[in-house]
Amino acid sequence: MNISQAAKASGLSPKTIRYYERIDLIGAASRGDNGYRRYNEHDIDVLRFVQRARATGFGVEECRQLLSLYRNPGRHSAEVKTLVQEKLSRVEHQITELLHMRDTLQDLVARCPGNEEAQCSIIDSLAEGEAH
Amino acid sequence: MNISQAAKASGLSPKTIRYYERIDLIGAASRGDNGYRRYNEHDIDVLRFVQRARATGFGVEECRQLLSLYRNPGRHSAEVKTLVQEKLSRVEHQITELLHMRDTLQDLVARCPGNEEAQCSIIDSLAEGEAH
DNA sequence: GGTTGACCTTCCTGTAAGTGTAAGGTTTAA
DNA sequence: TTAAACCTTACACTTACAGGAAGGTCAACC
Repeated sequence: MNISQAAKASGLSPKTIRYYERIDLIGAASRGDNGYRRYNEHDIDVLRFVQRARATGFGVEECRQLLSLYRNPGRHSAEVKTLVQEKLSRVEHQITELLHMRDTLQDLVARCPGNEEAQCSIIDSLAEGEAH
Repeated sequence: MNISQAAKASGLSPKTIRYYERIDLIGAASRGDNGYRRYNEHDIDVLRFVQRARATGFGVEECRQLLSLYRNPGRHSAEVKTLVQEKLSRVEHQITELLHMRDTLQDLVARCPGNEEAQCSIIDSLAEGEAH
């Protein structure tokens, strides 16, 4: 299996796979006589694992830890759970911030006439800090 | 007023102010005989405008547009409103994605025993894609 | 045999929005 | 005079890749 086949099978792009190899997130693929990377079913499993973890929101360094646990038969599920709970906290914090931003933006939109006049409460708010 | 005073007055860091000058988001500050940047009240107004816009979630390029409207007495408030509405849409989209991520993470956490055993439904989900 | 197009390789650059650090000049106060 | 606290520029680093250049390889078709 060449890299573009592996890409299709895993949902990653060839560029991304090479990148993951370069930063040692995944092991170096074996090579054919022509120097092309070759992937087997196990390689695809690893690529898919990473693809799913990334899609779930984990960063590359978090994927590194998850992969390490994935490969370690002596892991404790508690370690994995902690990792995911921490990620969950960060996501919840981010949601809170974005909800606050949304409220502010909605407020700005509601108060702006949206016509041909120059007078604009959005500009006024940003200029004078009366928004909150 | 030197740069660190301007920083305190605007809520930005000196580094950030120099950065904004370098990318031409704000005009180049005037300089004293010693080469130090000098800021007056109007400069502070502009810095504060940018600080508030960034804090409200606008990107630097969006700030550039907002500043341009801020400086233009012939603006139409409709242009400003459109800009903010587009930003609002992007924020709402981002919230939706994060809420989805949160659900997935919550699901993973709920199903993992979190004990000393190696068996872990989180790892299983990422490995086999049964999460959704 | 030649050629075209689709692969593959490595390497370099760029992204967003700054932060950190180095190396050096200036000002202020003790 | 000397130390602390400023200021200056410039370069490197961050995330997670994507784009593109320059060149090698492979499969099919005429």
